[in-house]
Amino acid sequence: MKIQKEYGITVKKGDNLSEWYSQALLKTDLIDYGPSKGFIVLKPYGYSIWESIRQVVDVRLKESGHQNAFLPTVIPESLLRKEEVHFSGFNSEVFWITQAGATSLQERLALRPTSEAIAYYLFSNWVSSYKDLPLKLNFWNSAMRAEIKSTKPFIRNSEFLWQEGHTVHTNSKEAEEEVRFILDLYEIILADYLAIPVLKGSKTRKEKFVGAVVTTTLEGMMPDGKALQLATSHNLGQNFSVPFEIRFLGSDNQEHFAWQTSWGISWRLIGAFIMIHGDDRGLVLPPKIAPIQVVLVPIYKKDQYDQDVIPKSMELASELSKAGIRVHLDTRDEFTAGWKYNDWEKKGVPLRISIGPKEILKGELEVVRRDTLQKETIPQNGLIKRVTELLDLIHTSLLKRANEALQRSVANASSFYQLKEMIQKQVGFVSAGWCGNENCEISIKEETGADIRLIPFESTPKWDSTMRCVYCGKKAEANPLFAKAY
RNA sequence: GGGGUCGUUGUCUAGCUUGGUAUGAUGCCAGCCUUGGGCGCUGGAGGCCGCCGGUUCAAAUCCGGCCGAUCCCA
Repeated sequence: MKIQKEYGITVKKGDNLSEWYSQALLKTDLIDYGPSKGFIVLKPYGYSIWESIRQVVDVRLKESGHQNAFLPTVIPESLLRKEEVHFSGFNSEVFWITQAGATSLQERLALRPTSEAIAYYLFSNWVSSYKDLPLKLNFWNSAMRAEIKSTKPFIRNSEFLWQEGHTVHTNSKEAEEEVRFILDLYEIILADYLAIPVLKGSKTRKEKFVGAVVTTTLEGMMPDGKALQLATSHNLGQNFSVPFEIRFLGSDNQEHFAWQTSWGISWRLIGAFIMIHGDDRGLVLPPKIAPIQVVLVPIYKKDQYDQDVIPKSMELASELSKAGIRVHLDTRDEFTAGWKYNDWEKKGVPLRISIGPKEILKGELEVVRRDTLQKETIPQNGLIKRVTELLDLIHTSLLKRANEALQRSVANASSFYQLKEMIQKQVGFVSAGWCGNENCEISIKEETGADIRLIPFESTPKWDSTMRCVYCGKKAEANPLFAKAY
């Protein structure tokens, strides 16, 4: 047996997370780099993961009354500038089209950094009566924000796939409810399908989406102690409906400006669960979104090839498939069974089943869990039952372990010195009092590298009137979580 | 925003200090062999040494710029 080092991942996840992450993406055929800085290519295996996530989110959004539509990729400059505060937030990251062939354009066109401007320009035409509302649309598309300095696949790219939801309501309360409904929905999907636990809260004025009244967020924690924003849901109030003139005639026969929300999740989620669940051997995919949930590896001698193993494997594969399990039978003849074990482990397939002459004789199967690498022998007639159980078990234990890590990553600081030390030690989130003054927030960021990731909806310890700002010592107005972030 | 490292065949890599057209592995192709934890054997194809320019009789090697990847710091 010869170990081909370069074929597998050559660093331990705990030794060098960044290098491990790059290799985990490239060596498993998830992605490739594009020819331009900051742009990546999703290969079929990577894309099918995105398709799984999209499917799950799509169903839930439709169930809750949202409809899909599609908007142009380019936005005229004048439209993008219509809400100046919003525009200023993206200005430095916008790609501009200035020419069509050899002809200069009269007006520059932006490649959408997000669709608020173009969507709300259209909404102003579509909405005229309270009977047109609520308008609840969702867009599956890509957004472009130039990343000049540093990029990381799925985490920070010049182009990313996402969904952006945009809703219009007759009143503030309904918009507020939508914002919270979506954030809760994201939280449930992250836990139930990706096994990613998160902390939930709102952004500070400095960190919120420019143009939003309130930005709510789901924040995850990566194994290196850096936080990652995984979902946002914004209450836009009337900040856009006024400049874009989204008005409706109410049942009171008066004209009103509408109330709006916008929200999104991106392929960043893929990067998150790869970092959270992966191990030294490679990816560990959450069973519910794994493109292949069970891989069947047949083992045979040449003379038994046609007679026993392959037909039986095909029979089992079809049995699994009929039960709704995504199964792949690896019949590649050029690789040995051992090679295939390593290959599928690297690619993160949750369950592997070996079937050879031995199993056929005894009516058994060897099943191996990807997350724990535990082997067990099961009877062939109990296949579906046990596979279903194991897939559930894997999900539950991935979520449990990730949740324990998240809980461990939250610490309390009662002084600035303590806060700084904890951030240096890469503990993760540090909970501390804050006076609400942006200057303190900026100073803390400058001196520690950490910013306020969120003001949790449910904080521990609970905010109380005796709390002091960890920086200036004045009365604390909130009890936020500080962390370094991606 | 500031600093550093790297780029050689599909992939990984030797060569670079001290200039003379490139090493090995893997993968690929053909054939044989067969598979229980990265099988073995024989033969073959595969290279704008990231790009552009400079120095030189001569550049993968030295110098500059650019492109791309990546890390650290704010």
